Amino acid sequence: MAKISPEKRAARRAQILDAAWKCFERKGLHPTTMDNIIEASGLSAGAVYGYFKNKDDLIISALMTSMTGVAEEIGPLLARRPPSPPNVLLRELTSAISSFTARDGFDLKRIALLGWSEAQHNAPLLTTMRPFYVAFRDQLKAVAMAWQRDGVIDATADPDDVSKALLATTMGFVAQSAVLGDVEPDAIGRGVSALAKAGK
Amino acid sequence: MAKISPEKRAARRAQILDAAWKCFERKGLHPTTMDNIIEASGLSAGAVYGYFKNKDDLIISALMTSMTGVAEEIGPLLARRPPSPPNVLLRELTSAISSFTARDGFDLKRIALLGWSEAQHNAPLLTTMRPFYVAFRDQLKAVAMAWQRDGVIDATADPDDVSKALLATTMGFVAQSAVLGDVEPDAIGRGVSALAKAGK
Amino acid sequence: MAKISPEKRAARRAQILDAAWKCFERKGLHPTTMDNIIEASGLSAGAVYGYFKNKDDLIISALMTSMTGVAEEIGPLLARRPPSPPNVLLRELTSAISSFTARDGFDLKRIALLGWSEAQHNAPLLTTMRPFYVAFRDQLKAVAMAWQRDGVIDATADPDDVSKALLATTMGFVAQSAVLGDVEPDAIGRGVSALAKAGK
Amino acid sequence: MAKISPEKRAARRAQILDAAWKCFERKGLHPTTMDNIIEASGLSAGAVYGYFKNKDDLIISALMTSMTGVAEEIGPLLARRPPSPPNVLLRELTSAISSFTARDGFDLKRIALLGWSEAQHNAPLLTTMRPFYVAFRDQLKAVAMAWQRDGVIDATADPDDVSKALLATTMGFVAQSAVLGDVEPDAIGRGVSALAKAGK
DNA sequence: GATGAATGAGTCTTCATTCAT
DNA sequence: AATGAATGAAGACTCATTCAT
Repeated sequence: MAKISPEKRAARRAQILDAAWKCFERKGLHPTTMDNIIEASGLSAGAVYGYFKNKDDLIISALMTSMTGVAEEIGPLLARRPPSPPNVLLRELTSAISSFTARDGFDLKRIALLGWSEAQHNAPLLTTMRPFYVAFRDQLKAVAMAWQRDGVIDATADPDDVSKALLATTMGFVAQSAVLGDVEPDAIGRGVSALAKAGK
Repeated sequence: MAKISPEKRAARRAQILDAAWKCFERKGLHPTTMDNIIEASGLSAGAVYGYFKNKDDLIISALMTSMTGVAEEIGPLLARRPPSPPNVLLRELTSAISSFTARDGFDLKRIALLGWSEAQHNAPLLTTMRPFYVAFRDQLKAVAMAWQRDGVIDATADPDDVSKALLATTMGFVAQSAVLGDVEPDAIGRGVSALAKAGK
Repeated sequence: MAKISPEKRAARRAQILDAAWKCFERKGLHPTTMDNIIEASGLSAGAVYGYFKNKDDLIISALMTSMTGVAEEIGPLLARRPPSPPNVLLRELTSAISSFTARDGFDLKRIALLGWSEAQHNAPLLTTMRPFYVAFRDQLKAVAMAWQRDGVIDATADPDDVSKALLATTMGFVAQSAVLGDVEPDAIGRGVSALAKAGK
Repeated sequence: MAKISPEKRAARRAQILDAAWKCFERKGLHPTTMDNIIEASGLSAGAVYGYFKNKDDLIISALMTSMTGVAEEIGPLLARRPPSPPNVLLRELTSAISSFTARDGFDLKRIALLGWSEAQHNAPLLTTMRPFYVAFRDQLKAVAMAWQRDGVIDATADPDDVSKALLATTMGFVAQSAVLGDVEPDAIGRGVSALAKAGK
């Protein structure tokens, strides 16, 4: 019955993705049923399957959408030159992640954990997800090199190591918040700061 | 078959838990079926259900067993006084986690991710898991205070913040390794070290 | 398959109920498996569960359907005024029950026993079933009062007692037939008649 | 390990039967599991199976034991000569059934219903149960003939019909009590009495 | 004789996906 | 394009019964 406009189609897709996200956050990836999503989306089963090949497609799409969202939030922070000093940058990153969460009523930190976990056994997801984190780490590496140029951190260190440490701290903030739920973004910055004054 | 000795009973339990662990690591928590575990354990369905009330019990038990394992590995490192300096301690922690993994043929890091993710929607698991991480962080806090006493780190900082930063870095090492798979334990220590020289 | 008309839906429900009834009558309530019913209905498992929440729902529905059937058969007999005299009414009631049975190829008497038995341990069923028998007895009481008005039976008796005796005889006809299988409806009426001439 | 004395053996059997009875009354025949009975009996699985071939054997034995119990209670009432008049006998019978119930803490009426229902699909049980009811009815027939000899009831009636009516009323008392739970034994006698004055 | 751990076929139920309308 | 009823292959779990100790 007639073609649908591309805008309408995109809107429908977003609507379904939104429903999926809500369900996943509430119940987890596998415990969520297609029916849960179908009902939450307000569409019919057939309609949902018209926009997504299958549940796995929906999982990957939902996860990647949220990752793209954070990436957009975080990108500018990492692109700034000169970059904020380490403890400030860390605070900015963790704050951005936290606020992204709050804004849409989803807890991105929980979603992220679902994604990491799922990727362990879902090859297509891992393949899609990896470049995102690689890019994130590459940007952190560029920041590290900028810091070294500016004399902010040890110029003899391997910037790869620095990027790994920073990524670890950021991902760990997410994980720790999700599991313990009491980690204010600032605490991480301050803690690293304290460590940074070591030996003085 | 008459009464079984407590040792035999414990051995059987371990045998099932081992099978479950293997399956979970390979396929994930929910995609693993009870039949998978039953077959892997070499026992019958009834036997497995004689040792574990249901799948959820098995999930929680398997997860907690592995957590207890790491806790035993990590405890001594955190108890040492004076504690190793930050970058060394971080290297020791990440190395311990990595070697624990290698030793038993399971990848603890992947298991940990499954656990964190599952805990988001499994209240009993979260309840059981939390104290473990709280205790871990408490030990890190004690270490931070020892460092402050010894003048190793900024004495004016809040040791809570330091413990959160350290836990984040450690958990993040696990997550990053599981997702990107190329993080040598030493890199984290070195990276933090580089940061630590900031502002000198 | 698009929306189904209410009539079609009702027909499907009846089709399943019919299959269930057949199975229950043949094998009993609990020994009948959902698979038995599913196969007998000619539908798929999912379809059956689309019409009935679970086995218990099916049991209660099947039982109540058959009770409603008898109630419709019996109602007019009890509503007639003046009512047939006791022995005639008893014959009419037992005959109606027997013929209802024969007509549809189910033995209602056996089904009734299954229901009474099940209701002993199935609270929802008992709750649903009771009003039916209460109504039946209330109608019998009204009949008793009509008899008393007409001088057909002892005007000083408690019509409640009469209704209980009549219900007992009717239910007992069902039970005795099911267990011994040789009770013609007329026998009960004649037997009560003989008793009624007592002391003459 | 040594033989057990016949008394002890009989005691054990009774102990198991008692446990089974308790379970059956509480949960129904099929919903009761062997484990329920095993636990209630305080013995081991193996022990129970040493006394009863299987669950069906246990069901039949438990049911027959209770029937034998009522038969002993009721026998003398039916053997008395001259027999009590109809309404009195009915009151005696229903009272005996009710008191038997109360005495042992089991509700015989519910148990009876379970038995009748089960017999519909359990041939061995039906075979065992039938003679009991046939004997009961035969005794009622003898009573009817005594009444006829004594001029208590219509001498031209078929005593078979009378016995069927009496058995129906008695069985119906049991069924009605179990389903509606508010039938005092006396009510039945009084109700039949009222009917008996019809046409005078 | 007694024990109770183990067996494994069988039960109820769910749910991703399809396709006739 | 959209609908939602139907499918049917799993999945988790139970339970009557056995038999090694």
